[in-house]
Amino acid sequence: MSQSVRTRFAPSPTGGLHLGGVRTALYSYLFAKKHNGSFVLRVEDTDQTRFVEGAEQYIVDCLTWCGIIPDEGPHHPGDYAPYRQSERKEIYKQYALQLVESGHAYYAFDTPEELEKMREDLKSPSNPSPQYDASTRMHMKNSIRLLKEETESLLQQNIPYVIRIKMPENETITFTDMIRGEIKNESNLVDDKVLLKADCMPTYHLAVVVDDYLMKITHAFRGEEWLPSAPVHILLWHYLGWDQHMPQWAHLPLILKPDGHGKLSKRDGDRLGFPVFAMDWYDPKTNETTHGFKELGFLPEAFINLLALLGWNSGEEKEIFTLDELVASFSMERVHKGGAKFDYEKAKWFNHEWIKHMPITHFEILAKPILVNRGVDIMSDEYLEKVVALIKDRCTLINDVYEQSIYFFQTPAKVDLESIQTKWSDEKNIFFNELLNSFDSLSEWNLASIETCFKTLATEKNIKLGELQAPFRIMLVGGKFGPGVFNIAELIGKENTVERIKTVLNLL
RNA sequence: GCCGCGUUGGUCAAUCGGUUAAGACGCCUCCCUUUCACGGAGGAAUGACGAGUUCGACUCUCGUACGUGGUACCA
Repeated sequence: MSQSVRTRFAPSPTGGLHLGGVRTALYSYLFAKKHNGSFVLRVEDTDQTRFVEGAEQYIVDCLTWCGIIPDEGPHHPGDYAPYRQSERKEIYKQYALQLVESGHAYYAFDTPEELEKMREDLKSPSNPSPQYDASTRMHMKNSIRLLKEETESLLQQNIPYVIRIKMPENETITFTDMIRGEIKNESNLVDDKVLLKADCMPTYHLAVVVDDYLMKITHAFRGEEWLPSAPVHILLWHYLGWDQHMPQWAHLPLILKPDGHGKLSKRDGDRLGFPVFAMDWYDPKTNETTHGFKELGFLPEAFINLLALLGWNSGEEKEIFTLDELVASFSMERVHKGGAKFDYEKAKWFNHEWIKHMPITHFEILAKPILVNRGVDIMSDEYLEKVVALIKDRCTLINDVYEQSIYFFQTPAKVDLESIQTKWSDEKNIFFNELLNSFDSLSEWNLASIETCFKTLATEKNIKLGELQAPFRIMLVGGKFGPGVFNIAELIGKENTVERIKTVLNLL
């Protein structure tokens, strides 16, 4: 009988907000749901230097928007609370001390200056970054080198200290990654990582292990950048006596910059003009707002769809997936090993597909606030629905609805007169003047009557239809775009149509 | 520097020793539409390099190159 699956998302205050972080959450969620397990949200709020006000709520909001709802977490209490690291401080310390007790960790009293001096003194071209490890720890101020009485004396004097793991010598640390298979590391190459900081807060290394154990996590997903420190975590599970409970690891491939190389970062979004956050992120420290996919007009369905396909593939040609379909199709075996470059064009394509497949009424609900917020008088919901039916599929982002539909509500602010003028003639002038009269005498104003009226007059005047439709369109919408002209004329009504024609005629 | 991980078109990617090496985005051409999109048809474009194993290698092994991550009292 297998234990039920429990995955978690433990976002860092800043990193967890990026595309890569949301994808980690998504994969963790998909995997858990696929196996009828639960998904736990754990919040790292211990780092005072980087954590910002509102980050926790922001993470919850992003996940909620995506439809990834945690079963347990700060806002969904489960059996393993608390879920905020700041509220678990004592727990971590207890285990750190247990490790010291068993000889797998030790106190280190070195000041930052002393550490820097050591690194400076030992630095050489062949070893640019000396480590705190077996080769150096006997020269430092720690409980391994110091006599027992000296250590106790320092502790009693309340000299600041950290607790470091004592890496073993000449051991090969092996573990299995669900994506990459067996991974080996030599213990000599890993340094004595700090587990408990001087302020008594745990480092990530201690926190993940303790939390994953206590919260009974069975499968741990994280970014590939954690691979180098995995041996520390493996050893911790071992030293704490929890070998039997260690989760299975999956180190997800990185999401890389579209141009050049390197991990995708917030700056790339600013620089290249696309979002890297799920939702608008206001940083109170810099007083800056970074735009998110949501606010730019992406649908949550499209967002998780494109994110899921960045590093995973079903093996079939299907590319459009709902969350439920992703849950059904997802498998770790098909997660890629290599990093993927983010492609904003493809991201927009996903959104466009989702808009095209969306019911008009649903689109209308999303479009209404966008128009209203920009000061557009939408007349009535019935009218809006007709407009939306005509322009929905022309929107790549939901926000495009404004540019695509504004001429249905207002006389175009700018009219491309030049395009009309270059092919203008007296005959056309006469045609449009007579058209006004014909429209006026029209008893019914509908698609068929408008079209017949227009075409009849064109035939009468012996002018090609195309020569007339182009200027007509520009008169009504301001430029060469939009759905069928007669559809537009029908919707905006006789009065508006006549008025727009007159306005432009006067300008020519 | 050292260590880890990776490498199929510009991008996302299928292939799990035998294929004319899928498909999608983007790009180009044509059709449709007398606008612009949508839609349809077509096109250009890919196995980093070198050895080895094998009847046969994109696929397995090794080396090289390149990329990327780590090397903090950051995550």
